[in-house]
Amino acid sequence: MSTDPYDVLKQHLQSRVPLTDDECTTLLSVFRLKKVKRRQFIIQPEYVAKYRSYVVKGALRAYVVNEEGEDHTIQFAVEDWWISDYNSYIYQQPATMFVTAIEDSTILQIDFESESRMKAASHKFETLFRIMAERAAAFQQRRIISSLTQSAKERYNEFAARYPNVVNRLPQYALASYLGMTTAFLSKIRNNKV
Amino acid sequence: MSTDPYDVLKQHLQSRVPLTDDECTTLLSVFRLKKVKRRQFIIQPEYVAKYRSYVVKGALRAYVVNEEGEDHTIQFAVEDWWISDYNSYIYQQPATMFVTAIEDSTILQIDFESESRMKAASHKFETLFRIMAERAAAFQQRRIISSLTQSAKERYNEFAARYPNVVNRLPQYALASYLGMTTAFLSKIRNNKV
DNA sequence: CGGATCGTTGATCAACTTCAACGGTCGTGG
DNA sequence: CCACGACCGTTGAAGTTGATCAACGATCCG
Repeated sequence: MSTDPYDVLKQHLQSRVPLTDDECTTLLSVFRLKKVKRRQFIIQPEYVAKYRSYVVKGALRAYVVNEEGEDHTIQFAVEDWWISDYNSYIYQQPATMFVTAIEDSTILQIDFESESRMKAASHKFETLFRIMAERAAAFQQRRIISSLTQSAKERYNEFAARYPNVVNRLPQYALASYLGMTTAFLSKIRNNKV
Repeated sequence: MSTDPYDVLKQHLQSRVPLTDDECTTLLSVFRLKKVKRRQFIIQPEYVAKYRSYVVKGALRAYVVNEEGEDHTIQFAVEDWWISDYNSYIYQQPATMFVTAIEDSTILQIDFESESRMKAASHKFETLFRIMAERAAAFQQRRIISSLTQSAKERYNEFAARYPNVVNRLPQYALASYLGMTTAFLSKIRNNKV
């Protein structure tokens, strides 16, 4: 099993849409490899999100900060996930989010212009990105359902059950704000104080 | 200005991707016109959502019911919006939602198989559905941000400001459950009792 | 070694829910 | 066309969930 970043991404893409070797080469050629250190930012508010990033190794989080200065985690990404400020990226408008590395990470980035060119040039690539967008939408709809129908404890338990290998890898403040609760309360849930 | 349902949808599609008349004809041909009465269901849990529906006239809502028997509105759709149980539709798995008409409505439905055929047959159609999925994902991300960062009153005010022509058209219980609060609390917000 | 960062815990507090009772309106059957 | 019931919104009182605050402890780097 290869650990070349481009091979990892190649597997990922192939699992969405079957691509010939030539097609893979073409598409992979527009991705650039980037290493990000823990706490380093790849997206910041007011700047347009130029890239969509595939996580080869490591972990990142996207969050917004409200007027009171509180963080709210919008998305995590570990190995084999994508991350960006989605609204900023697809509309090419200034971002409202920070995206930062939770761990030293290796990512592969595609820029908006290249992505547009690739989609325009190939029906298959268009299909690939269509599938990615559909899954993103479906995923987020499930999250909305959770937030509307479940208590804080239930949301935590669901997350822990669905992502057993991720749940203990994330800083607690980041997970708490993703699940819509304070770190104090998440701590109490984890220690059966509630 | 035409009120033929197919013309309305044609305008909508054209605004996403420019299509030739032939292309429009081909795509529109797989949509079927349906009238739904208030309270009538077009999707129910356990059945696979076969259709994605474009609202020509009227209003519908998608909701889930949790173990306690409480409704939670996941989505509204009025004129020029789409609605379905997105997870059920794109994965063709049994639905978890009800989708029902809030008013007598006219919709245009495309079935999953036809949509797949259309996407496979035409790069442009693929692009069209890719854009729809991207916008759905971006929209839902904004909703997640609202739910994480805002109070009940702020969420209501945001909705009222963004959809001034919709906010008073929806039954209050449906809006309250969409915004993640009880009807009692929404009533108090509206009447400045809080 | 020392400061910064992160998690823990109990006490108090606020946002929102629950409950119950009431009033209005709408649509349907007689 | 009326009457009745179902459905929907309103309101106040009491109850809960989870937030806030503050103090402390642990860990991790530099």
